[in-house]
Amino acid sequence: MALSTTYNPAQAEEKWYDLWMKHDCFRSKPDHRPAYSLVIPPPNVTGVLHLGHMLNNTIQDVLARKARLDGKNVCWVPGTDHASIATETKVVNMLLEQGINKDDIGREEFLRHAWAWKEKYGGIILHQLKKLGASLDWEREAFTMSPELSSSVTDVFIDLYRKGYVYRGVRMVNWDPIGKTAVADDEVVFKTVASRMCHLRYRFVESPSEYLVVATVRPETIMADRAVCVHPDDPRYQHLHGKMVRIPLTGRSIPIIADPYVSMDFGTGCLKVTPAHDPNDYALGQKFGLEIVDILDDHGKINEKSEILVGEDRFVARKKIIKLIDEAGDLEKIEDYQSNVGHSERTNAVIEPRLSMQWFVRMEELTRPALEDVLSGAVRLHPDKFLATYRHWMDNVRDWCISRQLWWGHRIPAWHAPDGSVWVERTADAAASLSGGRWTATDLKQDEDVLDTWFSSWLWPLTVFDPQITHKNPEEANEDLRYYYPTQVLVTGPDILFFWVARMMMAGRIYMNQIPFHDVYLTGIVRDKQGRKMSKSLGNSPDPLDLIDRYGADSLRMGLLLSSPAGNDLLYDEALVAQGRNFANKIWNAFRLIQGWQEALMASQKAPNIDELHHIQGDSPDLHPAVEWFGHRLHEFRLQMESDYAKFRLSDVAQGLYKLIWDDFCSWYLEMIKPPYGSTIEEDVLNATRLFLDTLLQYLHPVMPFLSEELWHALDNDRRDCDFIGLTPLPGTIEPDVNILRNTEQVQQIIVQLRNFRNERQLSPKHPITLWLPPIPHLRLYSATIARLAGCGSIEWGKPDQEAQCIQFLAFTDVCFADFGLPQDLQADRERIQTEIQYLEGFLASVQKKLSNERFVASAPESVLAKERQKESDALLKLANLRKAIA
RNA sequence: GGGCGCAUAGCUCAGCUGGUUCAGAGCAUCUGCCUUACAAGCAGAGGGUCCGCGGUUCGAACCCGUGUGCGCCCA
Repeated sequence: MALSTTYNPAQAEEKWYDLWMKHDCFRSKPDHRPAYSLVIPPPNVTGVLHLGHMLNNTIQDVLARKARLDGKNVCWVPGTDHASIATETKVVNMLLEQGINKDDIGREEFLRHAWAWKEKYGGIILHQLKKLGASLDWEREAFTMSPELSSSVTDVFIDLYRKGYVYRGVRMVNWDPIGKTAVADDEVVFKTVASRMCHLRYRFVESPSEYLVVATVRPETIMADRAVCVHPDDPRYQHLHGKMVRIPLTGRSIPIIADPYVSMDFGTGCLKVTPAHDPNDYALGQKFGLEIVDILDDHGKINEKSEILVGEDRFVARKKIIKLIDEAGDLEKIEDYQSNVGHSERTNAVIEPRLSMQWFVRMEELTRPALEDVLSGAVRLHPDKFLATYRHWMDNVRDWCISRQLWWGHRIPAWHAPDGSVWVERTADAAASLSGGRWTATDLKQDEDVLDTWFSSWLWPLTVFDPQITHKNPEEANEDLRYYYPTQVLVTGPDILFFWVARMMMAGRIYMNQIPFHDVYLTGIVRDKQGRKMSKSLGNSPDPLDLIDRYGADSLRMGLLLSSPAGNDLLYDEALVAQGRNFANKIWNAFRLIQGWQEALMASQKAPNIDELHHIQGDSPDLHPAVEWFGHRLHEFRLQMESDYAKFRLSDVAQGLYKLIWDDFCSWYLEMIKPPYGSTIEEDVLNATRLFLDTLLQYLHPVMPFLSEELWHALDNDRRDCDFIGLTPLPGTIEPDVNILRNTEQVQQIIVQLRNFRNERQLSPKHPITLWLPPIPHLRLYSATIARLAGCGSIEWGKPDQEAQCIQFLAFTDVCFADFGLPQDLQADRERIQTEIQYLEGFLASVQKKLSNERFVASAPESVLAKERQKESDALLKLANLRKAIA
């Protein structure tokens, strides 16, 4: 068969994903095997697939596929969340383009449009993950606003209300005047904005010719001022405490109060206190019993409570009022100032701190178990450097504002009666009967607000398995939930550690009395080469699907994984993907080589299938010594790989595979067993090699699922389209024999050094060398291999008659001689050895210094001492040999 | 302003329990090769004040203190 010299991923990827789906490879149902479950962090239905998703889902897929190879019953649940504000913004804008205004069509009509939009676009992003090879159980696809999950959200609201965790209260919230909703703290993005610091004169009621100067960037809010605050220790103002001043323009008189909150060196040291429009001012207002006057409406326009500029937008009002104050003679000066202003992540509107009636969840009690579960190690964070941040946040948590003034989302199941009383129930009828007959269903009006999206996604690991769990006891959970919960691992970004991860822990404790996952793997953020976050507006985010088209999904997976240790940001560079592609190609060519041997050997005859070969792996002494070596190398690697997986060091797994396959298998093993020019390979060696490749492909499979599946089948024609590498358990393994590993390492040292000498002398690879080696058994076994790989015409044993003509070098502690048949540059060679001696002498000195130090010998552990003694004797032996060489 | 983290080769990062003269990998660079699997390749090489300073220790890239620079979160 004529195989292309490069691997072509496109065909294989499509073929295998279809077959995997057709044979339900990713489908999971509870059975006798141990469960390994994970839930996808639901991508936002409005989202665009970006490299961050690719990294996050590659990691999950690697973990899922590895668990399948380990014989676990793996269930990876897909789904999306409804993304209240993001989706609503999208739909509003879409309607606006059609000339339709949200408020004109009303709630129900709007929701019809929103659902239509969701049906059309939602979930596209999820299914694009198939191109990546994601082994999700598609039959379980969930959506936070599906009827089942919605119902559980309603349950939880009612339940927590009854238990006293949910309450209604007036709070300062982040108001988005464009989205006309409160947004969560994490949805506010702070940006530095050039603004102007206005110094305003507040004149004393008693003596209007005198005044205080107050510095502010928000002069349009002076109408809502209810005090001026100074620091009690500020000597400039101490005599003024309790005096009254007048607000410019309106002339309203307000008191001067003193509180240490004010910083003396900021501005003029006088702070205007506007309780309705700033969180800190609000706190001061509460403390001093100040009136709260809100002069802005939902749109950010000045309302009638202000006596002036009514109906003006807040930014227009700012410009106008500066002019008015100036005309009134109360503008002291204006300075340019950089201020940090909160913007809505979704609409980019400048956030207005605003008092409003909102629903909250009391957090204090709920955070305690969520913190303890992490501190006790029941839930492990990877990397654990996030523990400190996590603890800090959990210790300083504030109540969770869960209401949003939107339509797209779970509508709050609270019913308002004409007298202002509130009844929390599923339906108007139920609420009416809850009121004990005081109200009928028609009297009651449902709360207009919807719930924060996190208020549904915090139930995700529970309700994707059993949507009913929120109104049952844990022991009544359905079979799925009992089998799959707690899930094994959650893979997500550190930016939502608190907003999502911590809250899932709370919900898990409340409704299953159990943690929701054992491990949390926090990925880094994918950035561009300059370290900037990938963003649509910068246009620096490559299209992942385009990358897959050009390089293959396996290459993208390998590339991303190679350079992304847990929790570290990944500086994306297309060269990474190219590296993955080159690696895929390398494996492909290794396969071609083996395949070629196969064909040369058994042109007429069929190769034995892999299962029949398992007896070979082992210690058949007649085989090439490299066969024994590579078998142990695989055992050695396996130990390391398992340990890396256990510690979630996936980047190390990927790098380890890269080196094992490229360096050890291709560069060393295959070259060692390569039959001499013109001859065919020994059958048993070939079969052992096929078996090795078979195992390598399995090790590789979690990272490069398509290529490994393709070659696993190509390697053995008896495999059918319904046999799958990913569902075949990994072979057993044993402790590697370190002597065998060391012996081959010595052989490699000899070969490398000879190549080196050759390179330094610019000799062609064909230039013959005569080599004298110490007559050690394993070197004898390897002699033909050494001769071929180092390009030696002949190998002799022991010492040459004419040492002076030879280069001498050490392999471990043994002396070897090489005759290049050239006039020796004796001086250079002596210098080389001299340098080596100097190094060894220094090395020996440091070792001996330690060993002669009584305190070291007394306090170092025995294993360290033994190592040091070994180092000493090795160094002594090497030195003796080298000194002889130049004697 | 408060909290957390980071600083190792030109770049991106490993370095796990302090223990080899420990300083490592990949990429990039340079040298030589179209060697009959692979030029998306092969064989080699160079490259470092482990951010500065002080301390603990028999021993420090690693622990402690401190300074500097950078990042993230919160206010």
